[in-house]
Parts: sequence; C-alpha cells; structure tokens
Amino acid sequence: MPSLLFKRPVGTIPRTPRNPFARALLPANDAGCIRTPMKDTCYLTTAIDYTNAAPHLGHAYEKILTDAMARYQRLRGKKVFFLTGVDQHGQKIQQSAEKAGIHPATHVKKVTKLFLRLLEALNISNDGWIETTSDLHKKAVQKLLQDLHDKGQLYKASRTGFYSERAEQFVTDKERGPDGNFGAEWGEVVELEEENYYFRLSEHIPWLVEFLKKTPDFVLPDSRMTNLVKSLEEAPGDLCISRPKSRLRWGIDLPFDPDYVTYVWFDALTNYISAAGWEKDSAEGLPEFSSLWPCDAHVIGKDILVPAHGVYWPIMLHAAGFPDEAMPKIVAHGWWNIRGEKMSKSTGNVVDPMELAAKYGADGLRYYLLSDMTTGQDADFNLDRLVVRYNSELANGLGNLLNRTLSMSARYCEAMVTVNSYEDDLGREVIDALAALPAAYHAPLEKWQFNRAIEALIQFVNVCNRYTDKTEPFRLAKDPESAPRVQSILQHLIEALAHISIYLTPVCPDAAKRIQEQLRWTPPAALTFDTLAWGLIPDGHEHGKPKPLFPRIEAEPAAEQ
RNA sequence: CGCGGGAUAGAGCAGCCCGGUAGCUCGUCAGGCUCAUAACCUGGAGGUCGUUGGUUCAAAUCCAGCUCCCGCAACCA
Repeated sequence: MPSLLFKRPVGTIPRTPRNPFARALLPANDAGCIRTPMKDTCYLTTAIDYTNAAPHLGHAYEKILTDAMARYQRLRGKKVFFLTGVDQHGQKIQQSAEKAGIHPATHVKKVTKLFLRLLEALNISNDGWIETTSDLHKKAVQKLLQDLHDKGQLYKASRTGFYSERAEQFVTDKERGPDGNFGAEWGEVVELEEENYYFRLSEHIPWLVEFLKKTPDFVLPDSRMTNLVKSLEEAPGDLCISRPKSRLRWGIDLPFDPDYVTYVWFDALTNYISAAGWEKDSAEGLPEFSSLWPCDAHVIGKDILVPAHGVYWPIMLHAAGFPDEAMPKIVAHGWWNIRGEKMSKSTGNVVDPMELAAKYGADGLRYYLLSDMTTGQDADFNLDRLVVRYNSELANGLGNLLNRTLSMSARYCEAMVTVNSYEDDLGREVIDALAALPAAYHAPLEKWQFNRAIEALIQFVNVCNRYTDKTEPFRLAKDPESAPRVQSILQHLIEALAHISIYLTPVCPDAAKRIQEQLRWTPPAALTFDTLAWGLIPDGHEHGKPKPLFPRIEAEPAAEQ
C-alpha cells in the first residue's frame, strides 16, 4: 500500500470540503501560467516541511500564501494541482529519534501529524500530499539518481573534513569560534577522510547563467533574482549527494551502491516531480505529469532560494534532460520577524500558528498574514495589528456591512430582493466602483501581491458603507412612497455583497462561504472571475438572517504594557 | 570595498521596475447619523518621501556618493 497520499487519510483527518469552484473548468485564461502543449493544469507547490519539530508561523504563512493563489486560480477557471508535504529523512531526524529512544519512522509519523493538523486548521485546499518516506517517492528518487549515474553525472570521490563525534556530523569553518577552534558543544573534532558520491554541478553553471539571462521571470520577486545571479559568480563546486550508511541510515538507498543513502537535495527537491507523476508506473493513481509540468510556482522561503531551488534544482533537472522550456518558476517569500528580530527557537520568540488559528480563526489569521506583508519582503508579526486589522476591516468594515444590509432588508423588504427600474447616480457609483475593482484586484495578483488586492477589495467595501450612509434607506423607509428606492438600494448592496464574497474567497474561504449562506445564495458552479457580472441575485430572492460574520475581538486585559 | 534588503505623516506599511497633484489601515481633533458587531459617514490637523550631489521642463520614483538599521554567508518558511 503506497504511503504517498493524494488524499488525506480518511478517518484520521477529515477532508477539507472542496471549493465549489474547483470544478469550474472553463477554457484556461493563462495569465501568469506556463503554457506547453500537454499542460492544462496550474501546478503550485510549497516547500516540504522538515518533520523534526512542530510547525511554526513561517510554515503556516507559506501554506496560506500558496493556498490563496490556488483558490484564486480555480476562480479564474483553471484546473489546479496544489501540492504540499513533508520531508522525513535525514540526520537530524535520526538523531532526534535516537535521543527519544524511538524509531525514526515513529518520530516522523508523530510530527507529520502536526503538519496535517496545521493544514486542516488553516483551511488549506491542497490536492496532493507528499511524504518522502513513501515508496513512490523513493522509486522516483532512485530513478533520477540512476539516470544521472548512467549519464556520468555522478562520481565517487574521497574528501577529508572535520568530524564531530558528538554531533555525528562534519563541521565546517562556519562552526569555528572567533579563536579558530571548534566550540566545546561539538565535543571532540577529528579530521576524517570519507568517500562519497558527487553530482557534477559545476559543469552546468554556465548553462544556468545563460538560462537566467534569458528567463528574467524565473524568480519572483525580481530583487531575489539579483541575489541568485550574483551567487553564481562565486562558482560553486560539485555537490555531495550521499552519506555512508555507517553514519546515516535514515534515507533513500543509492540504487547503484547499497552502502550509501542519498542526502538532502536529491531526496527533498525530487518531491516536486515524484508527486506529479514523473516516470510513474501506470497503476499508481498519480497525476499525469505532462499535464502539470513545468511547475508554475515553487513557493519557498527566501532562505532556500540560493542555492537549493535557484541553483541545484534547475541544474538537476537540466542534467536529467529537461529542456529549458520545462524549467519551473519560483516565488520566494520573506520572513515574519518578531519585533524586528528573526524568529528562532533559541530566543524563544516563536509563534504557534495552531494557537493563532484557534483564537482568531483560520480566516482571521489568513487575512492578517496575507494583508500585512508585501510578498517577497520581510514583515513584522504583531498581534496588536492582527487584532486591529481584524476589527476595523473584517468586523467593522465587511462584517458590519453584511449585518446592516441584511438587517435593513429584513425589516423594510421582508428579506426579499426586488430588482426594479429605480436608478440614480449614487447607485451607479456602486456599480462603477465594482466595475473598477477587477483591474485593481487582479493586477497585483500577477505578482502575488495579496496585500494590494485585499486593499482594493476593502476599498470597495468602504464604498458600500458610504453608499448606505449617503442614501439613508433607514430614513427613506419611513415614507411608503419611497419603497421602490429602498428596494433598489438594498438590492444594490446585496448584489455587491455577493460579488464581495467571490473576491474574498481566496483569502478568507470560510467567511466567503458564510456570507453566501446568509445571502442564501450559492455561486453557480461555472462562475469564474471572467464571467462575473452584475445580476447574480435574481428578483424575488429571499435571503437569510444576519449574523455577525467576524465577531469583534475585545481588547484583552493589557498583559504587556 | 563579501552579498542582499530596508530608511515615506504619531505607529505600521503601499507607491519606486514603466519619473508628472504623496496613498492605505490605525491613532488624533471637530462634526453627523442611528440600519448595524459601541459599528457607519463627513471634515480637519499631521510628511522638505534618510542624507548630499547629478540627470530632467519635472525625481519618493532614474544615476552616483554617504549615514543608519536588518538579514544572509550551503541545508531554520
């Protein structure tokens, strides 16, 4: 039984309800998507997470960012395959397991469960799930290694280095203290000679330099590309890809030498093709590789761009025979800092995303993380800001708009929408503002700038709140003569809210659904951004009762002042 | 001269690639409204866009120098 899971294990973790728009497979609008003859699916991945420690905020952010894009692309009418997963091999895991006196597989299983729970808690709509200890993944890794071995891209060589007995690993100059010696934490450090397999990485650097030159959009944002190109000037050497089993057992065997396992890069990076059905045997239930590849975006943290995803990965693919047109694209996001400082376990300023999701809801957390960061740059995580933005934009802005609208409609129009012929300038302003929204919303998303798309949406919410104040339906309602006008105003607002729910879906999928539930309106299965037009809610439609969409978060007794 | 990022109203951030009235959220001051989650709306105050010089009819935006802050420097998103 394959342990590569393309559906979450039924019974342990409930499946995320599928986005109803996922089935809306209209002809692809290919803005931002790679085109090749066979490819018809937008393929998005996150980095796979190392199952040595519990998930932190950065893990959560990366999932949310990718999920928002996946949901957005589905709403553009595209087929999407969104892959995420876990990296389960390696030295650190072996050590942690030994320390705890359990088998690495047990350790890995435990931590993996935490990552699965995180996906659930954040409402992540991944289509694929990869575990690197799965047989299918192992097979693909070994296939790739064997291919490269056959092509003469791998060679065995002996090199010496400094080995720490205590840490059971080689230490580099980086670990040396100011006095040039290795610190006491490494215990006894001895010079040791070891044979390993190497990948002829350096041979392909000139190709990569040329490739980057002609592919300026290989990495988003642009500023990261500069970084990558510069790094190549230092001319990296060949890449060590193995560990002798005497030192590391918890890994994938080299197919051509049973005394070794492969190490890190070939094990981890290969997930992007193994889970996509590369060289699959027929019966494995994997996707059709040619329909996915090349990947539209490997979403990663900026720290693993150079050298892993920006250098090793394209060169691995190139060496394996992938043509230039089949190179993936990369989105490198920034880091969440805490009060200007890097988040780290040693300083203890880590933030638990599970706790945040439980307290503020998946949507509250998603909204904050997507709206308060410029994609690609670092940002400062600030709980006060999360609460302020939640209260002012989601609760007071959007939530209150829904609430006051449905409440008035229930009171003055018996909860029924009437589409009549009343028209005025104020109503047209709302329609015009909505017509202007797509430009402001979609353009930033070409570059994954959710913060700006969200700002555009909130501006439209503000337009609706202003419209309510200007037209004063609550005053007009006192005069029976004004009934048609009141009906028209509320119809405009309810229609606008239906549109807002669609635009909100990528960022806050659950809230979007709850708006629709209160409207008692379900978007047509075939609805996409491209077919979205005024007139979603028909004449005579009856909506539901208003209920606070985002209950305000009351200030907690000031704990830190 | 190792590499990269940042410096914009009291706070936090967009805008800069593709020069042309400085925008958003919060805060603050003064009003208004009452349908609504003590929510909403209107108006005001508050910025020589780090600094110096250059290009230009025009620079937050392009170029050069300088100052300060922050990361990275092979496996932490």
